[in-house]
This record gives sequence, structure tokens and C-alpha cells, in this order.
Amino acid sequence: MDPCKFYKCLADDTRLKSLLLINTVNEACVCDLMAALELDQPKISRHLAELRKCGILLDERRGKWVYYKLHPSLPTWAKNVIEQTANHNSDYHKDALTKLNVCLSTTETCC
Amino acid sequence: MDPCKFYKCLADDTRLKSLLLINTVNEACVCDLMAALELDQPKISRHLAELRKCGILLDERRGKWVYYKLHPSLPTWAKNVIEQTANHNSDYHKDALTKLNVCLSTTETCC
DNA sequence: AATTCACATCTGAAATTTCACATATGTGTA
DNA sequence: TACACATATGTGAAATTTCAGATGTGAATT
Repeated sequence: MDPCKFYKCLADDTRLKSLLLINTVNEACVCDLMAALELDQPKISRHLAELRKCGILLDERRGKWVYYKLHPSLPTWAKNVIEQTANHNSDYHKDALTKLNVCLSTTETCC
Repeated sequence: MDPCKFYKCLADDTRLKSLLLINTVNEACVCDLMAALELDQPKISRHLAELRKCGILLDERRGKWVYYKLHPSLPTWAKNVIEQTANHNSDYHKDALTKLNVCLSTTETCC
């Protein structure tokens, strides 16, 4: 994992927030993140693809949905960086996390 | 310190290597980093200015030279991120660190 | 005060990234 | 098979970032 490429991946609001959310709730599908971040589908999908191609996220299709989680073989230092960021910047992704939790808890509204 | 802006600052080879070097040797001046990274002066200066404007580095003029160090009021999580990156990616800035140490130890070649 | 040295900044061009929109792919269901 | 739904990707335009080269600024030296 080249550190500069890694940080290029984190250097975008959509990607960073998606990553912090996924780190918090373990896994999420595209429509979860669409609801949490209030962004359209191609935008979320494209940014998740970038995180996937970089080796930060792992995708897994289950039926119609594709779930993303942290890649199991992500280096420890990179996991620590994500964890540090998530733990000490709750204001940054607080609103999105609230919306994500609503989405995850209600079976009807979301996918 | 907005995390996305912070990562935008780290998402460039010149800035990331400069930062890791400064983190390792505590402080360095522009010409030290020019020698370590083998880049021209305006390029180093411009990137250090970006790190300074973002609040990551603090500059201090001493005579003709300007020394840069980590900003004392940088949040702990950000310091930890830099430290994690430096400690577990020695290959990434190893060459530059060697050249920097040569520069720091010889009074004549460098500034 | 003129010069030199170390560093900062301005400028416009080049490269890269991000975006919206359209469309393609894959999956379950009637 | 036809369709609806979730997700992925192709495309060119727009926005942002990076760059080289020229020039400006402040401090020490003569």
C-alpha cells in the first residue's frame, strides 16, 4: 500500500465519509451510503470503486446488493489511521452516521 | 483541522515525504529538503507553504534560513497519523532520509 | 547601498480529478 | 421472457491541482 496513493484516496469528502461510516458499522451497501450522504448512485459507486481498486475496501455481492467493508488485508498502519480519524472527528461524519443508522434500522425505507 | 483538508495535504509525494522527514528529524530548512528530495527550490517552498497554511507545519526564520517543524498545536490524532505513516513505511522515504542526514551532518555541502 | 543568498510568490499552461448524464450489467421476480 | 431494481461504467465538460519559469522579498555580507 503506497502511502501517497492511500492518502489520495482519503482526500475527498465522499470517499472519506464513506470510509469512516463503513469503519463504524462494519459494512454497508451502496444505497445505504446514498441515503447517509444524500448523494446520487453513480457518485457513490464511483468513489467506492476507487477505494476498492486501491485495496482499501472489499466488495461482496449478496443478491441485488453489493456490500463494502474494510479490506481484511489492509495494513495495520492504514487501519490505525482510519480508526484515529473516525474516533477523533465525530463531528465530521456525525450527521451521515445518524442517517445511516436510521437507514440500517428501518427495513422499509431503504434497500 | 478538517480531516479532508488534512488528507488533501498529505496526498502528494513532495508534501508527504517532506512531512515524514520533518517528523523524523524534528526540523528542517528548505534547502535541506531540496537536497533530500532532489527538487528545485520553488517546488519545495510552494508545498511547504501549503502545509503551513493548513496548520500542519510551523515556520521560523533564523537569519537567512527558514526552518519548518510540526505545528505544536496539531491535533493528537493528526500527529498519530503522521507517526504511524512514518514508522511503518520506512521504504517510502528511506532514500530521502539518507540524503537528508548527509546534508545535516556535513556543514559544508548544505546551507 | 550594492550584492549575494535563501526563500516566497505570481503567472499562465499542463495535468489530474470530479462531475452529471446516459447507458450498460447483473440479479431477482412476475 | 420481460421487467424492475441495484450497481457499474463510458463520456466529455468543468473544476481543481501541479508545474516551470520569472520575479519579488528579507537578511547578511562587502
